[in-house]
Amino acid sequence: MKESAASLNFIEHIIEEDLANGFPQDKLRFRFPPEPNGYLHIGHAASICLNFGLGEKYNAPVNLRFDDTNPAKEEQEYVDAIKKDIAWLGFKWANECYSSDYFQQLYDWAVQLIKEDKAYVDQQSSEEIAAQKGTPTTAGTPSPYRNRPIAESLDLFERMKNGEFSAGSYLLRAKIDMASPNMHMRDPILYRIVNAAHHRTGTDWCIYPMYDWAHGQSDYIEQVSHSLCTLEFKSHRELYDWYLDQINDSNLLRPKQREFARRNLSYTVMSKRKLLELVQKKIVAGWDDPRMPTISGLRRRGYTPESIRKFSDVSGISKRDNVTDVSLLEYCIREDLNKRATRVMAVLNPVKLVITNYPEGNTEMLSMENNPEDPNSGTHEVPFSRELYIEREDFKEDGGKKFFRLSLGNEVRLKSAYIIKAESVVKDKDGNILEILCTYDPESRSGSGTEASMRKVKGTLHWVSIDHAIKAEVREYDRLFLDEAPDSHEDKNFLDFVNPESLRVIKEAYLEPYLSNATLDDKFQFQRLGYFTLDTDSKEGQLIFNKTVGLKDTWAKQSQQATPQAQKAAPAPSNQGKRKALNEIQQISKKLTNFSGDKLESALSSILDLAEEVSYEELEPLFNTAAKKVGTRIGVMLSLGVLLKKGQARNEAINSFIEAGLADDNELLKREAEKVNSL
RNA sequence: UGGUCUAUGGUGUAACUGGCAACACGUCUGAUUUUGGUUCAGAAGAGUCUAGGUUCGAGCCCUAGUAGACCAACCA
Repeated sequence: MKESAASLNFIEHIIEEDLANGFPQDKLRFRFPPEPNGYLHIGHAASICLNFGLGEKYNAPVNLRFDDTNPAKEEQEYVDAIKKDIAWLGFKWANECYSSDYFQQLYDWAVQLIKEDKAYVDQQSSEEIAAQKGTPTTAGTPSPYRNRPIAESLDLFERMKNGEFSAGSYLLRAKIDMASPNMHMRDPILYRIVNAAHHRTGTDWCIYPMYDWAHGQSDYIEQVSHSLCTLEFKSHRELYDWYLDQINDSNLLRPKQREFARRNLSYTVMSKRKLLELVQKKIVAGWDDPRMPTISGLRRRGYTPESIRKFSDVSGISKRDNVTDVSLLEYCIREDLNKRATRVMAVLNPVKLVITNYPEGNTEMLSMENNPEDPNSGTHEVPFSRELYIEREDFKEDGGKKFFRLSLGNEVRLKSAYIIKAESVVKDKDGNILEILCTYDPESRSGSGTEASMRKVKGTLHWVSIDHAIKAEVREYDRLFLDEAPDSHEDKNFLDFVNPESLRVIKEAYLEPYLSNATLDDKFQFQRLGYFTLDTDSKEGQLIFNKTVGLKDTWAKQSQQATPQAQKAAPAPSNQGKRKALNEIQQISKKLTNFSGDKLESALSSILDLAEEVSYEELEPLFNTAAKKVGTRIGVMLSLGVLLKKGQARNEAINSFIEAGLADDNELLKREAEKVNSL
């Protein structure tokens, strides 16, 4: 359900407008039309949520239609995976349809087109046809077979269908306009001969319709009212409409195609071809590798359907190119898992801790809340004893004031257990810490209600009893690519940006015994570490956990900032490299007054660099920049300085521009004007 | 170099038929906290790509630029 106050996206505006113009709401019908040649990914989720969301919003049916017109690439495996993913996301389709269901109807319509002299059989090679097609800037030339007699085309087309010809020898083309500025209108192909078994129709057919011929007609057959697709199909719309014109019965509903931008996610790729390449080159373990942006990968990683729907909802729909920050996706899954994940303890990088005043051989069972966010979630028991593991990072001999964890002489609480104090450490001869010796306060047990148990201490650590711990493998994931948009570089292949450390396997992590009963459906929070879920590779007695996402970690951020190595992101060269220098200077300049420190310095120096490519003639008009546009004036001042240094002579215009700068209230502008004035 | 589309804080989207540029993420403070999580309170951050025009008034309309995307598969 959509919240009523929510603003509408442009597709919803179109539908509202259609409704306002008298389109009956009960005629609204949508469809999601995947090609079964790969797995669904988070980008498809946008389209799925759009179409099925519209269906829910307007109480309209939504078909799942497999666009299966290319037997060479399509497989039943993909059909099954796609259905599973959509169902998992929680959507119900009205009908399960296949373009292949309409092959006979499509064939009949094609025959009709030939009879009306709107289609003809061609018999040239693909090279010849491509050459005749022309280019976007030059018109094409007609095929020599364009005016083949109708009867001949009819005969040939039937023989194509009957399997008399080899693949590639003949095709059926629409007769439209070889000079159209729209390449898709230059006699597009309707049918080609393909000798491959189809996953549903087997070898019944040896001619197969092209996308354009199949898609719009399928929409029409199913009486889809709004056919939504991604932007790259925009230029197909003219052909979509032309085909519909040829067969349209005015008593029936005529579908309309509308296009929206596909959704991209930072630090990953979102094309089936590239995803397939990652699978085939074994860079990932499969389509459902938890690092993949596929629905199945995200599911295996521990994402919930709710989180993905939320992400789609909050990302919106529009017509501009976009790269959505993966942090938005992570926010959505954290928000969901925080409410539902069972809190447990696990130590991934252990160091031994001995409580010297705790009785040897003693074990007590402590109670731990399953989820503090949910009062009805209950508790479970966790064993405590004299020898424990804690995280190595949770101890420092001398932690300093801002270190809230365990250090020598300081107290800290063991979550749901006792308050302990570190007394000494045992090291090997290289200085590595072997064990931490502590004492505990027997009065301080969690929930005991004693005064000692209420004491405030600086930090709380998670832990696990060595004797009772179970071992498991834990897999931690990092982004698959090191670049924000790995496939946006003309000069580099996306594979160049693969992150070599995207998978980190911890062979032996220590978990509280409660986890031995974990199932694939369970969601856990390993306290203070993140959200984890069982991986499908797990076997009896060999648990494997995937880290879905870490907790927000402000401490990690702080300690990273403290270390000077901070590899400050150099201003991304991005895809604006070809922008004219002056234009870029204007872009940077306007933000100047908002910058300070490093950012300001780096902006100023990029302006100086860019100014090397600017001529005086280009720059002079900008002397008239409005007084309030201080940033731009600073940028112009800087550029002027560069020109003067290169020998540009001072003139009236220059002098008055500098004068104005000197007299300005803005410190930075004044300063730069002074510098330039003294050149 | 032809056609089509797009341009709003760092990111993603809003802003109804022209009327104070809003929301979320992210960032930064502070409070609470037996998770450096959550929650709560707050802050910073936008000359709405540029230059003109119409208008009492333009993110929105017009003109001209600029930048980016898409289009020349017997793929979808």
